[in-house]
Amino acid sequence: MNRDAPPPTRPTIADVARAAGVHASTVSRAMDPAARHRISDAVALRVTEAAAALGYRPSALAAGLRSGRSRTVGVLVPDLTNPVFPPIVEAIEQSLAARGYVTLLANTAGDVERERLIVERMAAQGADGLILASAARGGPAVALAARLGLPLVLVNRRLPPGEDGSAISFGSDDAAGLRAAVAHLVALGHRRIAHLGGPAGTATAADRLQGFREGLAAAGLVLDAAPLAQASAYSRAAGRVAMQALLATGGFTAITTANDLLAMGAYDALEEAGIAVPGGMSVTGFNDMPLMDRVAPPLTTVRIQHATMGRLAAEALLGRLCGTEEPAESVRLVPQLVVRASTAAYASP
Amino acid sequence: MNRDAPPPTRPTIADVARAAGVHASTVSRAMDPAARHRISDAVALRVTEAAAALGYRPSALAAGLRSGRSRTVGVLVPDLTNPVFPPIVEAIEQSLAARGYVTLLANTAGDVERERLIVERMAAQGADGLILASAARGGPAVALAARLGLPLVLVNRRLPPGEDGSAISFGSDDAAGLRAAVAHLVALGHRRIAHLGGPAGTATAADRLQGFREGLAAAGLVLDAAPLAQASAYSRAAGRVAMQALLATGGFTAITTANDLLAMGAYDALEEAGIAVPGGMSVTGFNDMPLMDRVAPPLTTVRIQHATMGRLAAEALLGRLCGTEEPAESVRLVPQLVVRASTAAYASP
DNA sequence: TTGTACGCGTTATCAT
DNA sequence: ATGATAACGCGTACAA
Repeated sequence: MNRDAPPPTRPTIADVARAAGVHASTVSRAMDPAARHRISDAVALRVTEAAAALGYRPSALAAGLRSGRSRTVGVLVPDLTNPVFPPIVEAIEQSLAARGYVTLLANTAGDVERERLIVERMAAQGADGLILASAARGGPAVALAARLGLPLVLVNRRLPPGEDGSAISFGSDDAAGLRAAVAHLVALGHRRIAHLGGPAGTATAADRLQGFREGLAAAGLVLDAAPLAQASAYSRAAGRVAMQALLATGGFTAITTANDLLAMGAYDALEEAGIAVPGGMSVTGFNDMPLMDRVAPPLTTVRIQHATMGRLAAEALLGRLCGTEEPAESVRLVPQLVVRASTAAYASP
Repeated sequence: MNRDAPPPTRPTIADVARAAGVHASTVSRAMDPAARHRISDAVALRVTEAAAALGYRPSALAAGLRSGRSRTVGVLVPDLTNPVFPPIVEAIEQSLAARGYVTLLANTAGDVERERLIVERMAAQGADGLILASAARGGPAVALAARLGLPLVLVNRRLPPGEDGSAISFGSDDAAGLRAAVAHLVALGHRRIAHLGGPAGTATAADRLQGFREGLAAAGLVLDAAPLAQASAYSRAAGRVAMQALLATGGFTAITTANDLLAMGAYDALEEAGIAVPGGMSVTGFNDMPLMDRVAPPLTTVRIQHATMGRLAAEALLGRLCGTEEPAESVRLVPQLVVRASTAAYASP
């Protein structure tokens, strides 16, 4: 009741056309940077001013319906509260927004059914493409997107060898990261090294375990002797449980984990067991999440380039959508070992 | 080249109508749960089967264009890498998805111009409503959304007294949280307490400072003597800088901070200054982010209900969009002090 | 209970 | 360089 009733209806292209004394098509051309060359500067100016005066904003819905491109990209994440993903999503959103695209976000919660539903909903929304940060291998998203004709890009997740080869991926060389972690522990004198792996069905877990094995082999250590555990999820709670199981058998002086959250869970279990880090056990993580330098003890971990991954994925997808650029290739960024205080030289008992 | 060319064009409502031998409007009715009562069960079944056989998914674009509701909600966040926001956003997305809504995510990066652009873009996208987690007060979003007729809900941010009173907000009782922190420090024997505040122009910073003052007053302490600093952002780096400034003058044995990230920055500065926590300085945070129990020393902080806030905000907005439910009221959840090891009894020098 | 007709706001195409 | 026209896919009065 401030003034009279404000018009709740947004001005349309027809209103602008009327105000500028031109046809709607001309307005459309004047608003499209790619087509503004096709009309006279005088008319373009008149239209632009009329549009500004009316506060005209083209309806993306209508434009999308007509053009078939909604300038919208869906981003699928398994769990936004896992600190790995926010920097990735933020970089994606930024890159997308810079080119006028809107980001559709959805949590799959690692649920296959939800994943299917989300992909379908995004397709129904007219999303032009998908970025999949969902780690779950074997999820229906890749195949479904292909079937729906939705361009798809993977981030923080390797291209599954068996599945559709047209999916580009942007991730880290996970195996290299774990080889570096193992080499570091070996250099410190550790010989009996365990691995706390990620959940089954994730490419990252497989690759990191593979890197662990390669690292042991490179050091001439016995693979069969290495204690292994597999966490049920990339979470602190799951890491604690897996570490407890590992400790029950024992026989190792250092452990590599597939993920910083798992490492935090390992800290929990070690604390409960009265084992000091790194005095009684050296621990390494993966990802270098924020605050890993402030936990007790500061975690030796493998730093990956979250933001770069996100940016590259977004740009690759945009390139594919515009079709102007040559198709991008998958990239595996090189991670970097960050040595802190959770690892120490092996002290013989 | 697996088989022959798969039809890249999705089936439309007309295809389903043809396949089921009915008119398109009948299909529309059959797909709409609210209108299915108006057609015979036999026809509804035939239509449903035809739709399933063709893999028909209604175009949300076309439906939105026609109906004016896109089943889309925009979520604005200042900085997704601030650990406060992921749980909020996740809860929002979940609540929205449960009711068939899609989440549009955007980072404002605390930039007023970006904020304006994003709101306009979401309006252009046909978003049915907005959820603003952006902390910046005085940003154009609230007014702009009102002008565009976009329902808006605030989360983790109090209703600004001066601005449009129609905006509902879901946050914490920030002042109460800080009062509790101060009371805790006073009970430990501290008398000279400082406050490391949040950035200017955020409601949370103002409310928490206010709570700090109320806490001092309640304890009968002198307000004027309390050292105050204002961080330039809710970030660890900004917290470190502000703490350095505070330490330069000194004269306090405990400090409350407006945010856990700021507390982490304070840790950094204290470490550099060679001051032990809590031996030489007691520190409290705000938010109880993940891992605050694992940093060194574990942080005494104020826990807020991120997920509940997000869920309530989403449900309030949905209620307003559907119009069926009575308009929700703003809620201020009660935070809870979590005492850990960053605070200790005052030890006279 | 079902069909008809129309319009949502835009852009592509053709014509001028 | 600009105007006219049709169509994108759907929902909804209204008629039957």
